[in-house]
Amino acid sequence: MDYLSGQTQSPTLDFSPTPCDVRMRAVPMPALESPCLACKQHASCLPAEFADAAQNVSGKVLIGRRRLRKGQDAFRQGDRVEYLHVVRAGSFKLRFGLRDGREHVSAFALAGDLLEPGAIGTGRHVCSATALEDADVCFVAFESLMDARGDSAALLREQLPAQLARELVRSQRLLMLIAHTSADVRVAAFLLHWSQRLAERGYSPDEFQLRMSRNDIGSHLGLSLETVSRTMSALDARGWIVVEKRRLRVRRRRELAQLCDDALPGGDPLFTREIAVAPRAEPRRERAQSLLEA
Amino acid sequence: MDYLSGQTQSPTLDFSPTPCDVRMRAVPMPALESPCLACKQHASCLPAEFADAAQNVSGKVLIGRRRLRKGQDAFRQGDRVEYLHVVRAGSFKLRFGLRDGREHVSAFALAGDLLEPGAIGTGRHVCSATALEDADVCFVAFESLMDARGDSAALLREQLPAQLARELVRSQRLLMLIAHTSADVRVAAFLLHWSQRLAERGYSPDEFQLRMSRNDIGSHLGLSLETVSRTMSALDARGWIVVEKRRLRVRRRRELAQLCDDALPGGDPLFTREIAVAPRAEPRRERAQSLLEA
DNA sequence: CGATAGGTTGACTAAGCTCAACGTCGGTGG
DNA sequence: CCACCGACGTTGAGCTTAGTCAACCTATCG
Repeated sequence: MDYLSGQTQSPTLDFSPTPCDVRMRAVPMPALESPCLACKQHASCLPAEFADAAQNVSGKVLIGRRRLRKGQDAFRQGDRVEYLHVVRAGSFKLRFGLRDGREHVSAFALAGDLLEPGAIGTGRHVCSATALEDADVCFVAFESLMDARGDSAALLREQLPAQLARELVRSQRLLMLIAHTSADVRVAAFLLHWSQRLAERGYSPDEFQLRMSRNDIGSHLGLSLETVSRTMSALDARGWIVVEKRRLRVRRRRELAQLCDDALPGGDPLFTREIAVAPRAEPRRERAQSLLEA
Repeated sequence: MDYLSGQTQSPTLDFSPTPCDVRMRAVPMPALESPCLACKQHASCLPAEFADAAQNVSGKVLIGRRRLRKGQDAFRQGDRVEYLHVVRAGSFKLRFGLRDGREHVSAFALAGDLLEPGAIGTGRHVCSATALEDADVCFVAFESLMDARGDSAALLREQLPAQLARELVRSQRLLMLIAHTSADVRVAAFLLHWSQRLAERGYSPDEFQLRMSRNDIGSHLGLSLETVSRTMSALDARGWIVVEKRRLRVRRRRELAQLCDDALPGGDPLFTREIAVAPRAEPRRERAQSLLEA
């Protein structure tokens, strides 16, 4: 069963005799021998290297795998951080509940992604990781991994901060997007990003399935679900995408990217200022108008 | 000259014979002998430990200090990441330019803060670090620091990711704040956060000076400068704070905190749901209204 | 002492939120 | 098998918040 081959279909997983209990607590499987090496995702899986490293050094690294049905949580907000979770197949949303009952979706995760990298520093999970479809997740006991000594420990020393830093930059970008752009830019950027991430995993970037609800997208982007829906409809009406419920087709990648362009950080501020005044086709306002009224 | 003693006054720094050139490039001073140990900030300075560690192990660690006048940059967006910068005195804004000429302020930094922790993974600085007042910054050559071996290298291995992870969580919080709350909550949260950070550094949490412009605050919070101004005026009219230009007095901390309460992540989602329906005094709408029309 | 940057306030506008109605799909139970 | 239900998505109407534009004031700095 190859999780990379299918286009936008959910992989058919076997759920019958799973080695995890009903309450979905993360119970480590005892002593799989280098399961990461056998994993189809191995090449693209970031923390596989961690696992390898740890495995090579000490036999005590606890590693395991779990299958989750749509809607189940890999871990919950408030849980102790005991494992490093990696998505093997399927997709997740990372969400945390607000005091007033609403929830905020802080990220979406695909195969190969580390679930909540920020949890590494904190003692407890800030987010819950909820499967958006039937999914498969690997986990490595965190403590045992960090205790690993020797040559391969260098991987930990260098890969982990790098991963965190990358996540941090990603987070800053999203923040900027939400703080400084209008709904259409946010949605377009989100779709392009999702498309790109699918492409990186061998799926078609131009035709795919959104695994999350409009509500999830809205929460992620700081928009109401209605606005997400409307904006997508508007992009559809423009002919830039085709939306049919959660099925999505990208028709005008160039135009979508152009729409997001202003929201990207420029290079040297001075240089930015130069190109900002010169060859810009039309101010943002105009573009938004034409989008919503075409 | 003690940078911690003065209340809200800018520390009087001597700029006459500074060992950094006019273009403000980060030129390392040669071989100060453990300057971090002599630093008044040492106890509260996070990366001082890094420096110590590195210093103890290899004499080749390049470390230095620079003084910056208000408006000058410790580094610029696009610069190669060569040094780890730490604020010794004064304050900074971290900003990056957008392609359309606007700028986004991603963070503010105070004494003891690491400037742009996210830069550690990336080869180049994503932000410029601009002094909001005359300031003093320490820097350590990054490469030489990472090459340090031995016992104290453990500090690097553990402190750095922890710092990054903390920053990541902070960033997520801010994102949530911006995505899900109204202008008054954002401003109140910002003021409380600023106040708290000053308190941590020994300043009064109830009376202080904002070092950044309304524009900076707005950019940081995803608001226009006018909205920031108006919101502050409204809080003032309510008697919760006293604003006079950049001078600020906190009068009703409790009420301010209450205003932000809903925006905080709850504990267990289930528990959250329970308290959400019961003892909540008034829905958000009401509160916002009363704030703006009192 | 004028120039300039920053702050406040007002009037108007518009982007996006809320409320509501309606349609579709998929699951579940009679 | 069909009817019902709940979750999700779409679309419309009206309203609210915050953005825009503008005038004015003050402090600061050459």
